[in-house]
Formats: sequence, C-alpha cells, structure tokens
Amino acid sequence: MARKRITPGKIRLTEVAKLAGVSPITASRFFRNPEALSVGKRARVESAAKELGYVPNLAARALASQRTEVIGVLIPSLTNNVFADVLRGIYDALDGSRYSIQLANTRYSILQEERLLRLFLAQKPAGLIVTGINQTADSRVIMESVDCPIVQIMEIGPAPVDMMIGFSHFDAGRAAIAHLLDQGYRRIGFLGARMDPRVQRRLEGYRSAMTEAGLFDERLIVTTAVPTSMTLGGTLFADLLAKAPDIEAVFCVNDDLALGALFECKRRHMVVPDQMAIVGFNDLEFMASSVPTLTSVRTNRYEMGRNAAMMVLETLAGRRPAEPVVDLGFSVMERQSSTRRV
Amino acid sequence: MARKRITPGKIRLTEVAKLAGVSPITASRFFRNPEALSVGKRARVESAAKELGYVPNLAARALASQRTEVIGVLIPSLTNNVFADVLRGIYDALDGSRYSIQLANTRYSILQEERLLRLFLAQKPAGLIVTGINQTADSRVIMESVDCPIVQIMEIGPAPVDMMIGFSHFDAGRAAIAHLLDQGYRRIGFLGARMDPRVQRRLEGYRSAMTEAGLFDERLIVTTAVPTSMTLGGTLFADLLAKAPDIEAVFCVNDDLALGALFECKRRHMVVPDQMAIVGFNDLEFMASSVPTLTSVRTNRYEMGRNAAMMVLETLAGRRPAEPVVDLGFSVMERQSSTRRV
DNA sequence: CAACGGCTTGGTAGCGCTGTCAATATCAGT
DNA sequence: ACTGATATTGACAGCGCTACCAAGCCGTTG
Repeated sequence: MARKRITPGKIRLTEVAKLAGVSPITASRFFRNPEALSVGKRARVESAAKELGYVPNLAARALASQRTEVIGVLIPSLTNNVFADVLRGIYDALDGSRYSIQLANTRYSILQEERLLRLFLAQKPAGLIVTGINQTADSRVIMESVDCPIVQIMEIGPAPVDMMIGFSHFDAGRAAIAHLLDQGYRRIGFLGARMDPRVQRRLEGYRSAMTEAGLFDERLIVTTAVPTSMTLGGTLFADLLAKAPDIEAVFCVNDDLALGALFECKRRHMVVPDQMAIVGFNDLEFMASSVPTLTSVRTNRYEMGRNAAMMVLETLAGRRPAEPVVDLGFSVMERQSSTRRV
Repeated sequence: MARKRITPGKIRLTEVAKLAGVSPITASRFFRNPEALSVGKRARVESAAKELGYVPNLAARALASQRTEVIGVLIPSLTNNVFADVLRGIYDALDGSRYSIQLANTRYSILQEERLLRLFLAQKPAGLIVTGINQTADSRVIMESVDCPIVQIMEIGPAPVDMMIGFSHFDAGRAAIAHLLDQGYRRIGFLGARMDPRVQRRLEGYRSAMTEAGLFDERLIVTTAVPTSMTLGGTLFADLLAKAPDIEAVFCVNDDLALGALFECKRRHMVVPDQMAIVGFNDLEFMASSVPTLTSVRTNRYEMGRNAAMMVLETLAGRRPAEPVVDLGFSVMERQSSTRRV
C-alpha cells in the first residue's frame, strides 16, 4: 500500500452519512441544498452531523466542485481610512452569505497587483473586487480569462473588465474648485500626496477648472509621492506658502492633508477661512467636528464596498445587475473652512 | 462513465511533467522543494511550467497534503486605525513568504469570534492570530484542538492558548495617570468609548492609580458602549464637564476621543493645557502634529502584528520561539497638551 | 569485488468531496 | 390499472495533487 490512512478518528461526510443511514451524496446535498432532501432525511443528517461535530473539508469540496466560496479583494492600502470604509461595506454585504473574503494589499503597485492576481488565480475565486482602473496589460488579460464576476471599484472609466462602481475623480476635483471659485477665492493652491492614479485625476480636475477660470499657475501646485499623513499636510502646506505666499485657499487631495494644513495655519496664527480657506477630500468623520469645521468632498466609500460585494453576489446568484457600471457620485460638503470671503 | 472530463485544455502538473520529461511527482517536488531536484531537471521543469503558464491548484494541494498555507487573522474592527497598523505589520511579515492571510472581522463580539473560529477550522489554517485574551470557553476549546500555532495579540495575560504578544493595558492606563499626577493635575477625568475588554482594563488602571492617590471619584468617569469617533470625543467631554465642571485634565481611552476633546475645548475657548490637560491613547500619527501637540500612550501596534506573524512563521519552520509570551510595553509620549501646571 | 549509504527519481494509492446520470419512489390524471 | 411526470436517492468515478515507499544510480569503503 502506498499510503496508510493516518486519520482513523476523523469525521468525514461518510461517517455522518453512515450514522444518518443515508448515502454520502445525500449527506453532501444536505449541506449544499437542504431543500432537495425529504424532511425526514434532512433531520437525520442534521442531527448526525451535530452529534459527530462534523466540519466539512473545504479543500475537498473545492477540488471536487471546481470552485470556491472565496471572494478576492485587492486594495492598495490598509492604513488609509478610505479603504477601511470600503472594506467594512464589503464585509457587511457578505456577512451571512456563505462567501468569505481573501484580502490582499497591493501597496499602490500595479506590478504587485498583477502578482497577487496570479496568486488568486490558483484559488479559483468565486468573485473578484479590484481597486481602480489602472491595471497592467497582463493583469487585464488575467482578469478577462478568469471565469468569475469582477468589480472594479473606487472610480469609473471606459472599458470595464466586467463591472464597475465608483465616481469621477476628475469631476470631484473640478467640483471642489468650482465651490472655492464660487465662494470668491482666486489664488487656490493644490496639495497632493501619494499621487496614485485617482489623486492624479483629481489634480487634472483642479487643473481643468483653474485653467477654465484663467487662474492656472504651476506654482500653486505642491505634490509628493510620499504616503499621506497629517504631519505631511503641514509640511506640504508650508512648502506651498513658500512658493506662493499670496494664496487664499488650498484644495487638499485628502482629509489628512487638510487637517494637517489647518494645524499649520494655527501654528502660523492664520485664521481659517478668513486668511486661508481649506477644502479636503473624502469627508472623513472628523471633518465635521474640527474647529473650524472643514469643507470636504464626500465620497460614498461604504456604499461602494457594499454595492460592489452585492453586485458580485447577485451575479453569482444568476441575477446579473442590469447596469454594469455604477456612478455613485460625490457631494461637496460646504463647511466653515471655505465660507465666502468678505 | 460517471463524469466526463470537462477540462480538456487545462494545464495540470501532469502536463508540465510530461513536457519536462519527468514524472508528476518530480514536478511536484520542484514547486515545494526545488533543492531536492538535480540541477538539470530543475531547469527543465521550470521552463516547462513557464511555457505552459502552469498555475498550481491550491485545493488539490491542500487536500492531498492535509494542510494549507493560509494564516487566519481575527480582529474586532476594520475601521479602527489601531488594527490597520497591526494588519500592516502582519502583511509585511508574511510578504514574500508562501503564506497568505485570511482576515475576519469579529465586530467586537466574542460570539461572532467563536463562529468565525469554527469557520476557520474547516480551512485547516497553517496558523492563527486572534485579538485579545477574552475568548469564550468554546472558543478556547476550539483553539486548543486546532493543531497549528496560535498567537493572541494586543494584550498579555495569564494562560496563553499558545503564544501571546502585547502589553498590559492596566499598566498603560496607570502610567497615563501617573504622568498627569506627576505634572500636578489632581481632578482627572476619564473618557471611554466602546468599552471592549482592553479599554476596561485601561479604566481599571485609571481607577487603581486614582484610588492610590486618594483622588478617585465616580463622577470623573464618562463612558459609553458606542463606537469611538472624534465627534463622540467632543460629546463625551461635554458630558464630563457637565458632571464635573472642576476637572483639570482628561485621560481619553484613545486618540480620536482626545482630538475630539481638544476641539471641544477650542469651541469653549478653553486653553489646553492651561485650563485643561488632555492625554490620549495609542499615539496615532496626528497626535504629534496637532496644535497643541497631544500627549499619548504609544503602543507598538505595527511591531505587534509583525512579531505575531513572525512567531507563527518561526513555529511553522520548526523554530519555536523561546519565549511564548512577549510584552512589547508602551511609552507615555509627553507633549504640550499635558505639560506641568503653573 | 561486494556491500554500503546517500542522493535522486518514480509508482501507487489515496486525500474528502461532488458532478453526472441512472434508479427508485411518489403521485396525479385518464 | 397504467402512463408519464416529478421528487428523492444512490453508484460511480474522478477533481489535481502529494505521502509513502521502493528502486535506481553513483561513488566509497573494507
């Protein structure tokens, strides 16, 4: 004999079936589709499974059925609060379903993303949720070859691999500037960190709005590839002031930078918004409770995650969403930090 | 025939072996332990795999080998920045290893935790990282029956299931109060949200230190089961002021509350620290860049996650850590918000 | 020169479950 | 009573990989 059975006491489906007096396949059906069984057998299998403390072997199930109940999620950062909200939405939507989540962190690298995508392939995921629309060509090939629902989240754009949910970062950037212009600000600076594709599109929105208003000036822009933080917000804002001392307002590419800028203003005894207006992005919870309260562009992160997961779920259930691309929009939350100049 | 082969074009290990001119088992060894092969065969298998674009089937591997390369991680919250840092540490430590992470969210419920633990069982994880030391009795039974390394993180206590890494929240709470007492503050309030077991132990530390100093007063404590947020920090602080208008300082059970309290002070035109000292907990990045800078108890969250994962890895590699319980300690970062009263 | 031991390689038989299809039981309608 | 349709159940084989053991190969040793 090539291999001796090393698991004498282990409870397999066969044991459950034996105790319940049914065939293994019937017991198997009990776990996957109980309605298909007669009431009597259903009860017998159920009590047998409970009595033996049966735990199904997922690997065997996956091998035999050629699919898993794992939904792969690719996000670029674990630290960024934005993705925490998205994740919460995903987890909430999947809660109670039989699907579980396999989370992977791309660290904002599309090469890393491609590697992780390959890794997911080996798991035959039931569905995939990936961040953004800037995948490598190879990543796209992989995604197109995987036979499972895929949702790209965080932004929308042309040519979805499968489904898509998000909003236009370009438009959102434009809207933030439109608000400031509307409030009478003219010299409006831009603060950006990380500069991932979505941030760059917000910058494009800024550039477009400013150019249109005849106010564009390269010196108003300060960016860095460094990951964002509140401390960085202060530093970048100081840099911006050095480059363009006459600015009246600043659009920060996220809320951490905005709060950092606010504190830098405090440090310099500049009054917000009288001497400096501040607008952030994402509308994290704290923006409404700072002093002064901070204007921000609200993005529907939780809903994005939740809906993305639900779109995968619906597709798996055979009810494919009518609209594969969903624009969740955004809204400029106008608060004290950017009220009209006098 | 019971089942016809439905995968005519799929690349299995057999195909790779055939192309490389070796037996399947030799090809298998290439992927698990390349050193065992002769140099020639190693190269042949490698190029064959690459040529065919072979992706191993993890389910089959798991079924045949009776184990997986998945490490289960149970944390109570995705939103809380504290766990984002822990997770980052875990992901960093596992990066480059062959292990992947299965993350599950207990939502601060030990019943949910037990359910998820059962779910993990079915996956035969290679290791387990769980938060805290307050598991249900059944959870403990499950954990003790699983044959894999387990690390309890975030705090230390008696009777580890297997390994443990964290610090004493009781001592940390005491240390925060000791610092305030040392700076001359006497009427010190306590602000707590969520009130999970670790927060309660911080409260015990507060109670112990205050009692010891002969300063304990039940009216100085304001807590809620509501999840923490900056806004809540402002609200709770207002409640505390209503109950005890004469307080001189406040110890907030986390940094969000502390920043919320700071803004509430601003709103009330109370000068920090002259009229009100504030101490937070965790020392998130923003504590050092607010105005005034905020004192906080630094906890080594990233290291906790990283070391926990490394402990699992080491155990899996057969090098069991000499010390199964690791105290990572904490440090009170003294900043402007709690400098000595005049 | 036979015996030995280390290294590499292969054969065999499953791991535990489920897809497929056939068989049987049940029931309504004529 | 018989037919056909539907609901339930079971037999069989195999999903793709690896554990176990055995065999082959080689150089070394007494």
